[in-house]
Amino acid sequence: MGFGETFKALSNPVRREILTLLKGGKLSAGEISARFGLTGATISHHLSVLKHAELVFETREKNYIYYQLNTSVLEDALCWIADLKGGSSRET
Amino acid sequence: MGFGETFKALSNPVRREILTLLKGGKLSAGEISARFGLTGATISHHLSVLKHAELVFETREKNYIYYQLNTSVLEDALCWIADLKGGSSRET
DNA sequence: TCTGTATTTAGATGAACTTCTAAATAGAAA
DNA sequence: TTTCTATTTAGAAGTTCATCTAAATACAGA
Repeated sequence: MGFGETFKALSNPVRREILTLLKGGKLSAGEISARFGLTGATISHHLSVLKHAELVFETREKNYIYYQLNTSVLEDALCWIADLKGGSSRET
Repeated sequence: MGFGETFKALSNPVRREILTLLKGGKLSAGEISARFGLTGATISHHLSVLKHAELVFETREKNYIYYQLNTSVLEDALCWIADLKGGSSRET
């Protein structure tokens, strides 16, 4: 919660790529790991940052944990940026 | 240039507040510093991060340096988030 | 229950970030 | 030119970050 956490989460290229992957639907931690040249522990860390920022949420099925996009926080970030942009002094 | 730089710049609360201040129009480095309980050197550093990320640009007048919002990079960030949000699998 | 697979947690390391003080630079004004 | 003001640069200290290896946990299946 908070824009700091949102933008910090989005500032990392691995995390942005994870989110982009999740556009196509939910994926397990293992399926996500398989797409990167990084250890499972590292991906788990990134997923935890994204989860903390509420940019993704998880659902458990069998012994897999599936992750999916949470768009509501994206909406908030969108509004913050739009407000900053829209309200800029006086454009010609 | 690059979303990493944009979001990293936006992840810091001081920098977000600087940008919000600049919504009201251009301000000199000194005027910006005066609004924070931080040294001029620290604000100068944050302005340099914002400038590098192309979120602000400067214009020099007399011996002042004025900063103002650069909305084009905000537009890019907006599109990236909107795309992530909009394209999310199949909503009902 | 035992074994195997999926994922996270713990702890370490090196890099990057935020802030400070002190010094340097640039330009205005006298 | 000398001095003053505005701002940046340099360097240091403490914090947070990204990544790894190794160990722990959770649960499924035999």
